[in-house]
Amino acid sequence: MARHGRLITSPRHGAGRAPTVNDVAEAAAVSRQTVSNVVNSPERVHPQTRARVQAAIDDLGYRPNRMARNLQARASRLVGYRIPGGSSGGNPLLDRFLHALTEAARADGYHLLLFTPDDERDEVDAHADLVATGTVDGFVLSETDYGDSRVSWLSERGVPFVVFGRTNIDVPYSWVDVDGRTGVASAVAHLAARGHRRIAFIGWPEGSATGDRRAEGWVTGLTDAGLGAPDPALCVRGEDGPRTGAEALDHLLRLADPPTAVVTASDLIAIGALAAARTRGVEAGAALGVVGFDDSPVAPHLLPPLTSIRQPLEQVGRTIVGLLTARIAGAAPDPDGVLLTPELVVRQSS
Amino acid sequence: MARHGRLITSPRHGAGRAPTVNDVAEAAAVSRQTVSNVVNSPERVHPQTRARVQAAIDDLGYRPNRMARNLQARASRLVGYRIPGGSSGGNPLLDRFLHALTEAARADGYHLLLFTPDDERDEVDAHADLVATGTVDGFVLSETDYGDSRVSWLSERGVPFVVFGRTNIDVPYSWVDVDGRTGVASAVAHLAARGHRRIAFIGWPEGSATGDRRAEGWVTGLTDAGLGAPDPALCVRGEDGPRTGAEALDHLLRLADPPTAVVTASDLIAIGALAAARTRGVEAGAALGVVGFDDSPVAPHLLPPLTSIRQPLEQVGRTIVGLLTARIAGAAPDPDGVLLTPELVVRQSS
DNA sequence: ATGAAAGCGCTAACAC
DNA sequence: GTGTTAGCGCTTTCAT
Repeated sequence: MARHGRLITSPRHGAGRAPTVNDVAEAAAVSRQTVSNVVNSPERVHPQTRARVQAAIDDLGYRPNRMARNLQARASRLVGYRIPGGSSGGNPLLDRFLHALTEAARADGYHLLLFTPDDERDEVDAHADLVATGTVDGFVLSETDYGDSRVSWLSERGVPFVVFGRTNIDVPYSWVDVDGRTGVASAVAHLAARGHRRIAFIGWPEGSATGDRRAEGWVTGLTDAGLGAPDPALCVRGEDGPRTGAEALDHLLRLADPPTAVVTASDLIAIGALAAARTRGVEAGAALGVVGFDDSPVAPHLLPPLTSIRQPLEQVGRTIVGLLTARIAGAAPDPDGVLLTPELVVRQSS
Repeated sequence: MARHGRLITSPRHGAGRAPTVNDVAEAAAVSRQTVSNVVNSPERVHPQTRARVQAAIDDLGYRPNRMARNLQARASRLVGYRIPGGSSGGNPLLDRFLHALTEAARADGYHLLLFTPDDERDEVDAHADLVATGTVDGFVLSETDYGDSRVSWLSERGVPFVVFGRTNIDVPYSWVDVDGRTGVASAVAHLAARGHRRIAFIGWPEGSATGDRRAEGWVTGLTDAGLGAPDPALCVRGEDGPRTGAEALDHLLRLADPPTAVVTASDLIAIGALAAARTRGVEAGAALGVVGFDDSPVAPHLLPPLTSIRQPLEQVGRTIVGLLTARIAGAAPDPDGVLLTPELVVRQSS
């Protein structure tokens, strides 16, 4: 606490002005280079001198100015992240991912810089600007679409970046993704092990890379469990949201040979399915197995608590930052793709 | 597009090295100060010279280096924001708020820098570090609690900051908040106008500033609508989440004189209430009015679509950034509190 | 209207 | 080991 008092203003050293190398050098009666050495390569400095300088540093509350350091290092130690959102409806995964990314970046001495493209300028320009002005050292991208212009542009310019998620783009680049196919397949396996034989899937409309892979997981899972060819009638699709879950489950339960369990492409869909099941007097968990995707914060609080597929976001963050810093450092290994495995969190709904 | 090609590397001017003032000066046969003037105070430069310099700028794709500029200006044009999350469960409002804040900051030439305190060092140290190293010019705080140490520390040091939300702290500071009391009161008024006379409230446990104010709004609203003194039996509380909503509604509907409408402290609670209503065969909207809080992205997709109280986050963001930049600029007016009014978005659930 | 000098705070490179 | 010199890229003075 006492230390804090001197960080910004000190009655002794002039209000408002943060101490610089020069102040420390003067106080310790050494050159400023020696101060710099004490901070950056202490082993090069004589222990006695070092102690004297360190005392001055502590006394003045000196902290090296980041901008001056960065200017000389020609690096900002900042990573740009274009925050999605606005009209897009808000990805429920966002805050967990952002948190994990921020944490991972800090461990490597980086910070995240958030930005949004304004309406007039396009996405690419926003990124270009940040690079040209030296504001960031690289980017983390998410929600890329087929043939994403950011990916090709950054790739051509040799700007370091790593993508969260895979998309078919005919340019090599580094990405980290979570294997949704395996995740759904393991949910199916789990339900099969619980004795379910007719297992349905409620997913998103065809055409999204992420959604299609999750649907594939359903097929894979059924086949692997020896439940034979998947019944197309048990695969229902709709826009993400509880309404799709509710309508789809209503539809499924009205079938001549209804499913006894359902895997969904998102917790939001599962919430709707849970609600529809209650309406029809079907008890989720006992009579009907339900599995969600993403293990959102509400999952444990639903009735019954929802079994869900959890993305290892902390690991995603660390991996992304690791790949990115390697590229920033110039060690540009071949573009790398890393596929991480999600984890099934079993609760009472299955 | 052609322009982009030169921003980073240009075959003509040496790969990898971004053009500097000196490069432009040389190309335009002027001194570098003139280049600087063309960029920052064009009116001071002779039109003819200006045109020549501008041509060189365009040709080389010159963009002033942000760090050099910041070093000299002794400002980073960065605002620190400690991203909540991790174990806290994830605030569903977060991504919308962050987006609004990012957008507002950009409009004023600022960027957001995200950080999280690590486990060893405390919150205050994380902020102190960012300030002492000149990494940020100020902070936006959210989720402050009673007697928040960050608030008092920053306030004492004269570090510019603005808080989203109010908390009782015996230190003057600037904040922006949304009037939850008025929001809930207007929801009650809306339900009363629809003919409801017994209106319940499902909120959070007593003790949170935000939650208590929303509960007060229920009282205010009932009184203002001339519905007499609120019935304590109609105010139920529990941790945020669908489960609380479901259990509370079950309880309320079992009362001898059950409510015909309910206002909740969050959309999450409302989701639970909606589900419980369906289970009991009560049709939300017609037989039971339900109003949520926050107008989260799922609200329009629930069954029935949920009436909810919407926080004007864009305005919150702009106001916060406005106050913050004023403080950063040194124009430190008396600490200012701004209370914004939320808006009731009426859908079929009421 | 333009240029020359100086310096923001720091560190790499080389001297001593 | 330590100090000196130089320079990162930019923007202020202040001359001219």
